[in-house]
Amino acid sequence: MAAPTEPAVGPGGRRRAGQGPPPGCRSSLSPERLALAAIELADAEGLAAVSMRRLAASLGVGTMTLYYHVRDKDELLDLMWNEFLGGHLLDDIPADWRTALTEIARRIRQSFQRHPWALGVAVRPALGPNKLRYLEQYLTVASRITDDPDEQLRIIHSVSDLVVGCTLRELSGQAYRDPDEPAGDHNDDPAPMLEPQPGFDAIVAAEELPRLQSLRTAGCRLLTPRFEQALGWLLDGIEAAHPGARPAPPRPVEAATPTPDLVGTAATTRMHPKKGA
Amino acid sequence: MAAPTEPAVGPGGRRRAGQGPPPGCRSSLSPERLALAAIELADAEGLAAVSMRRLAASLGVGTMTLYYHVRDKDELLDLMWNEFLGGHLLDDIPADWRTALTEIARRIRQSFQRHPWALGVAVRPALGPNKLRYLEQYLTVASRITDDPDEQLRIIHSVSDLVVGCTLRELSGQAYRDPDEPAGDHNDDPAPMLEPQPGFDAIVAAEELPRLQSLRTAGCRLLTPRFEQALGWLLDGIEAAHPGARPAPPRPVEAATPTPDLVGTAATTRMHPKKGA
DNA sequence: CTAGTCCTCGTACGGTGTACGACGGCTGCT
DNA sequence: AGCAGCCGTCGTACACCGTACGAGGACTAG
Repeated sequence: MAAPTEPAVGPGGRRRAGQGPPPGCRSSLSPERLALAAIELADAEGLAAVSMRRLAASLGVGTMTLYYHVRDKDELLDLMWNEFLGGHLLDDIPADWRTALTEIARRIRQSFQRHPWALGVAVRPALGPNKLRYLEQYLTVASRITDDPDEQLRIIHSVSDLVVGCTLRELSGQAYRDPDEPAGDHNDDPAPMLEPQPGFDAIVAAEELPRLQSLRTAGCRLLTPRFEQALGWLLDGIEAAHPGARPAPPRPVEAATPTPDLVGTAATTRMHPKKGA
Repeated sequence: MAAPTEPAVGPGGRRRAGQGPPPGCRSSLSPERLALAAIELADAEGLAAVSMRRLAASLGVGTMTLYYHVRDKDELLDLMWNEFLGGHLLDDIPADWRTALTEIARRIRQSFQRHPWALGVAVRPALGPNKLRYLEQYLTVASRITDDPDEQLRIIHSVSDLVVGCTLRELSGQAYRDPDEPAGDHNDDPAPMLEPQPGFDAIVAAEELPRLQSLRTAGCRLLTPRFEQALGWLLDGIEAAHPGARPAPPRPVEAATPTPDLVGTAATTRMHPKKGA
């Protein structure tokens, strides 16, 4: 509980392992350590539990000590987001672009399901190192579909958007889950019931919403996810728009090698300027 | 500023206009009025500004008065979300399902852009009256594609998910906007630059991320939205999966009529029980 | 006139993010 | 050796948050 154990989200954002604080650094609080401790907290008790006081306590330091290593709580969230993204980079990218995109999408979705707090941080626009590595990976796949870089970005974003939107809905719906359902571990289909709200029938009846009514009598469940199917449709559309992109990659560019480290370079060993500076 | 003016999001959630407090009700604080005032606050100063104290002050009542009409702050957010959803219901649904779905999607997206706070509330799973009306509208369109209700839901959700994900990314990226850009009012394409973060080049260079590098030298902008294109791909995929669903609706069912009101029925004229009850 | 219900709201408690400044220990210069 | 100055830590204080509790006014029904 007190001592933050190792990975929690992945192998520490793709850095070379076993790497204490930088040689010249006198502090033991690396940005990474902060992020991992915060993630541990969020995993255990939700994003709301990640307060500066709680985090400091879990690290065994004074609250204000954190502010030496981090400008804001926002910056802390950025660190968490970066660490989260590092958790689902692919080790090697499948040759076929369709399976590659599917694989990437599945990984994000799984990560979100394992760390639901991440959706509350996903709004964060920060382009951290892992976000860049992540984009690079996406781009590697997209370049097998088209040579137009703008089109590559459109493809990437459309897939990523669908995943985020879908996962967001799934997780938000998870609140009212049918307790009878087996709810299989982490695969597809966390299917909540149709009537979570009291007064549902009254409203549906009085408003004459025939479609909903028949859905209800048919015993249908709202919020069936079927993530895979939606992704399939989208990929179908993309494929149709880019005929002749099916087989092997036209020009092989090796994936980004996880070369040593530059992860925290911009953020280490310097006093944190106030926001205006 | 103090007195919350009229619509702010739409014609008050589809209710008959000019309708003071219910006859037997002694209070002037309807759920609707609360929601509208909160929305006004959020529009003006962001979701963070919507605190119980601020809201109460803007309504000219004591803070704790709100808790008679609302159990939680969460319930207040539910009311805001419901009101928000009421703002983009279609008045009449185009006959062609593709243009209908496109129209619905565009409306949500516009609403989100006009009320960015709504994305912070979109996680809310509550099935309020307007959410139901909204689903009904969606279902009306989807029933022209397939008769399988489960498939209808899958279609609806995939479209909705894409819109939410896309808008979420767009708005979060809006933070670092290129100030040179004309930024045309509210149409497509709020295109932020590629380098919002300092240290970008250093990371890209040191990590050998060739795709990103070339994207950068090509002057490409990350985060180009192209919402329409992504939606088009998805609809293409859906269309391909359901051949022969193109022309007119097979069996005409009139859209849900905005019959009188039942909006706040379940929530009016009763003390608010504590959460457990 | 009285009992009861509806509605309002002042006070207080425990939480939050963080500005400010004090303080000890280490480094490097003279 | 002495001393200046930075690095890293952190106690205190402030404004703000959501909301539990209960007092009390206004109105209605009997």
